[in-house]
Amino acid sequence: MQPKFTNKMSVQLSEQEIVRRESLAKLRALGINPYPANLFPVTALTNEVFQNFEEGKEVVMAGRMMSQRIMGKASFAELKDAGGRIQVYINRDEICLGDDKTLYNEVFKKLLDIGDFIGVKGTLFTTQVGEKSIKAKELTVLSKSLRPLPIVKIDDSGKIHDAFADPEQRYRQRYVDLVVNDNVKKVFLTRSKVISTMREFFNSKGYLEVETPILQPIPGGAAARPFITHHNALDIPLYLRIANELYLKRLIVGGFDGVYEFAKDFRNEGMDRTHNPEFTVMEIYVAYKDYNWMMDFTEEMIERVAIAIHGKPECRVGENTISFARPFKRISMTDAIKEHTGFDISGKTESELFEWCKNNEIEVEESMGKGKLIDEIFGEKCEKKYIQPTFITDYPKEMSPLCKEHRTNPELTERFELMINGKEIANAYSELNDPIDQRERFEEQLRLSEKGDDEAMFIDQDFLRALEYGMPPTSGMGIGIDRLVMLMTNQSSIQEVLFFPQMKPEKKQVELSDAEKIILSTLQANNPLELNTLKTMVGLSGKQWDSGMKGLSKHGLVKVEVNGDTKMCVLK
RNA sequence: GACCUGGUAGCUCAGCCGGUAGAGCAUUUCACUUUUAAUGAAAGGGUCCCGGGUUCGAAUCCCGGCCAGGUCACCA
Repeated sequence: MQPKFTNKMSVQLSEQEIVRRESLAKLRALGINPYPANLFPVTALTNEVFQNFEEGKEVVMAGRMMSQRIMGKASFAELKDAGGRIQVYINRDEICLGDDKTLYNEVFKKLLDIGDFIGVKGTLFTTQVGEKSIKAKELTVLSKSLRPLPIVKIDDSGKIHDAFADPEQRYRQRYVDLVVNDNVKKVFLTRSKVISTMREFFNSKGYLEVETPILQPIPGGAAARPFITHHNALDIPLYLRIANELYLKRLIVGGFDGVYEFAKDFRNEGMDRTHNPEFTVMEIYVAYKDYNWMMDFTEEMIERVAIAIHGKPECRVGENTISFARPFKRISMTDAIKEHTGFDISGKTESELFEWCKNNEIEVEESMGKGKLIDEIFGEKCEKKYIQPTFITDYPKEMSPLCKEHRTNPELTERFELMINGKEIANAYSELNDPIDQRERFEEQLRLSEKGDDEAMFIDQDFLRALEYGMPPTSGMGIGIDRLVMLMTNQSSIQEVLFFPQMKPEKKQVELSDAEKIILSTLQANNPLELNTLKTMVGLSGKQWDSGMKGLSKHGLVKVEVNGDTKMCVLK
C-alpha cells in the first residue's frame, strides 16, 4: 500500500489548516452544522445600519468575521458584509442564557476563526469608547473557513500593517484581495458605474444595446493578431473577435439608427500593465452623423462619466489634475505636429518624411509608408503632451482603411482620437460607406499582408456585400473601457481594473525529484536499511542525499528510526 | 524581447563577508466583562522558489530555470 504521488496526495496542510479542520469536526460533534442549508434572514447591511443608527434597534446581520478580541467573558468581533465592517459585542451570558456556556466558551472562543461566516441577531448600541456596534443575542455559524486569511490591520494613525500587497498573489487570488483589502472593491464599483453611466446615456438617446458574435470566421475591424480556435461540427477555424465594428455596421445597414455594444475583444499580443489579452471596448455607431457630431457626443459622455464618479468634471491622475469639462481642445494631426515640432507635414513626400524622422531621432524602417511615418512622428513627439482631453483629428488615409476620406483633403480621413493623460482613450470615424472605395482599401490591406504585415486586415466579403446594399452616412466611436476606468480610478496598471487579469499558469509541482526517486526505489528493494548503508548504495552527492531524504520524510514516505547508535531507514 | 529588482512561517519582512533560520501579526494553551493594531505569559509552526555546481558544510557564493514586479522596446 504505497502512496501514489498524485498532486492530491502531496498536498501538505499547514498547521493552521489542520487546526481549522479539527475545529470543523468538533463543531459537527457538538451538533452544529458548519455549512447549514437554510437561508439566514438578514435584515440590514453595515452601511445601512450606520446611515440610520438607532440605539436599541434589533437587527440580524451576517458576514465574515475579520477579527476577534477576547477578554474573558466578553469579546469583540469584527463582521464584514457587503456594506462594510461593523463591530459585534459578544457577552458570554447574553448569548448563553442557561448554564451551558458551550456556545461562547467552545464555539465562539475556540472553534470559530477569522474568515468564518457568522450570523448575529442583536441590538444596536454604542460602546463606552463610542463605537457603534451590535450587542449579540444569538450567534449562528454560517460557513467555516478552512484557510487562514491574511490579517491586515490598520492602526490609529491609519497606517496599514502586514498588507496583503504582493501583486501576484492579489491577482491570482483576487477573492482574498477583495476580502482583505477594502479599497480594491471601490475600483470595481467605479468600473461598474462607468459602464452603467454610459449605458444610461446611450439609452436616453434611444440607441440600442446589441450583441454580436465573438466567434468570427474573419477577424475584422482592427489591425491585430487574433486568437484562433476550431469549431468541431463545422470543421472550420474560427477567430475570437479583435473588434466588433464590422458587425455593428451591418446592423446600421439593417436599419437601426444607433447601436452600441460593450464588448470583450481578444488580441493575441504582448501583455504588460496596459495590455491584457482580453479587454473591454465599447463601440457605438449612429446613422446620419459625422465625426464632428461624434466629438460633441464623446465629450458629453466623458464629462457625464467623470461627474458620476467624482461629483465634478475633474479628477487627479498620478501627478496631473485632469478637467473633463466641455469643450475639449480639438486639433488636427498636422497642426499638432506643427505645434510640437515646427515641422509641417502637409504636402511632404514619403522620402521627405523619412528624412525628417531620421534627423529627429525617430526610429524608422524602409518599409514604412507615409501614414506610418506620420503616426511615428505624432506618437514620438506629440502624444505624451496631451494631458488634458484633446481630440486629434484628420489622420492619414492609409492608416484608416475603414474611415471615410476627408471632405476637403483626399490624403486624410475623417477620424479623431481622444487623448487624455498622454494616452489614446477613444477612436472615431465618419464611417466609410462607399462600397467600392472600401473594397479598394481592403485590397490595399491585402497587399500589405502579402508584404508580410501580419496585422493587415482580411477582406470580409460579406461586409462588402452589406455595404453594397447601402449604409447611411454614419459615425462610429470606440472607447477602451479598461483604460477609461484606469483614468477614473487613478490606477496605472490594467490588472488593477480587471478582476481576473491573465496570468501565467501556476506551476504544478510536487513530483518526486530524481534523488528522491533513487532513494525510494533502492529502499523499496531492500526495506528496511541501515541509514549509512542506504546512503552508500544510492551513491548520491551529500547535498542530493540530504535534500532527497528531507523531501521523502516531508512527503511522509520514509522514516528514520534511531536505536542507540544504529539508524534504520524504514519505508512507511 | 532586453535590462533591473525580488521569491525565507498563514501574512509582512529581517538574516546573507558560508557553520544546522529569526521578529511582529496570525495559530495553540492560560489569564482577563466595553476593547479596537486589546493586553500579559507560554508553546508550536519553514522543500529558506526549483535544479545543478563549489565546499567538510549553502537560505547565504556560482551557473541554469521558473514566477512576479518595475523600466524600456515592440504592438495597439
